[in-house]
Amino acid sequence: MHRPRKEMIAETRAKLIGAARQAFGTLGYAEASMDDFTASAGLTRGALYHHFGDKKGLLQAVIAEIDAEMAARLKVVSAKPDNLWQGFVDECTAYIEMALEPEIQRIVLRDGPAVLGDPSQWPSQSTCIRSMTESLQRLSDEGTILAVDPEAAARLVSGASLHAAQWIANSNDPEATSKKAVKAFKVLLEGLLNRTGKLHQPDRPSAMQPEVDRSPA
Amino acid sequence: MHRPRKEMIAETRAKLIGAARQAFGTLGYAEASMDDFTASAGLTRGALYHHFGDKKGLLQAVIAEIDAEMAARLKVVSAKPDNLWQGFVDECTAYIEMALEPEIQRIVLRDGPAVLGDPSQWPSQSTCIRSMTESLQRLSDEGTILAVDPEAAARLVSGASLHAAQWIANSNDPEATSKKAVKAFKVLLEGLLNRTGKLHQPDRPSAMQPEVDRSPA
DNA sequence: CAATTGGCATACGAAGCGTATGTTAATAGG
DNA sequence: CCTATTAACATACGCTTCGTATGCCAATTG
Repeated sequence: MHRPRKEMIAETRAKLIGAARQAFGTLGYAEASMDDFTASAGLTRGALYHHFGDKKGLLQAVIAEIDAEMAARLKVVSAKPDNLWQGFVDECTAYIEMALEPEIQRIVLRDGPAVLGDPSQWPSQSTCIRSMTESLQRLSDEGTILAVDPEAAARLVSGASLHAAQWIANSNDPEATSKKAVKAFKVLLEGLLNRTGKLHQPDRPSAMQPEVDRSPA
Repeated sequence: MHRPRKEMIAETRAKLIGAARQAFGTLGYAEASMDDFTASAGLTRGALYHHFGDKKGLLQAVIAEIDAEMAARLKVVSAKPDNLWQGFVDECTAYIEMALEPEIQRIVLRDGPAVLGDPSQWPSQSTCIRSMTESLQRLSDEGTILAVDPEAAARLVSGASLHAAQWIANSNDPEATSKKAVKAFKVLLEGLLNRTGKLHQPDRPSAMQPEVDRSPA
């Protein structure tokens, strides 16, 4: 019943992905030498080409792993509040906070699109978008927001979030920038709200947290 | 009177930038061989290294050229209507349309960030952002929009625009996708509008088609 | 008209990627 | 239990590409 073989293989894959993730995240995709980071995993490029085909294939695997983690985090965050709108707002906030992480910025937001093409084509990125889309669909059904295409709104909101995050992360004063960005973001999001009377809002819908409140520079 | 020297130099630079722009736009930065596209310009890499230092320097120059063109187009578009809000909306629309162009997508939106780092740090990208920021500042002074930080709003709106454009450009049905995206975009933008009475609007500020469409899906 | 600067080409070295070819170890079948 | 085949990896090679160091020629300058 011992299957050391399959386990060893999975371990090899994991080691390669881990080493590549580290190298891509710090040096960037182009500067990361396959010889170097396979060696740091105690392997050679032979293993890499066997499992992933080429360098791009490895990047795909790394991004898939990161994106799975992101989607899981978003699911948890958005499901926590009983208020749907609050859940959506929390989801957006979590999205921004994730996009502040250097590893995600570098691998997913910059190198990924350059090497693999537009993210809207990836199966991975769709995961996060789908999560937001579902939240918006429910809000639309509920009558909390206006009748817009949920996927379209999700993509616009995620685009705004990502750019806000990049702006904040690279700002001289991330704290102040974050405050300004979140405030403007909140105003924009309110554009989605259904303002024709208080039709179907089961709770106060405009309860976005006042700040992203990330750690100081 | 004849300064053929300076003219030749400028011509060489222009030829290099043009050839690189062509190669970067079609093959992408990484796949574009310096030997190949310098040869296509009737030159060698010697000229390139002399004028631009390295491949990244050339990419910077190419992006600067493209961005200057984009900024000029935006200026024209936003200044045309006498209504400030309409000018801003037109500017956003033009921004999306530019982001649909494959050359801009590839060079400015994908390879640029990967090679040169976050665009919010570039002097170039700031040009477009500054244009939008100024429009929003005027709208804010006018009282047409709520009091939000103009640069923050500009970055959010541009982020949403860029993502919308990428989504549209890579969609199976760009026509339908565009309609959905633009509609949702308008709804989001309306979040910026000042709805507390008709305070300071010198003209009808909501000249954007008022088809907010509060009908259910 | 000589000297020097600078625009650009050529030549060289160093990585890095991808492939082709081993080598070893684990499964499958008899 | 023994063999044959497959699969997981390593090794070795060639090709491309980048960056630099060097050289040449024309144009400016005094």
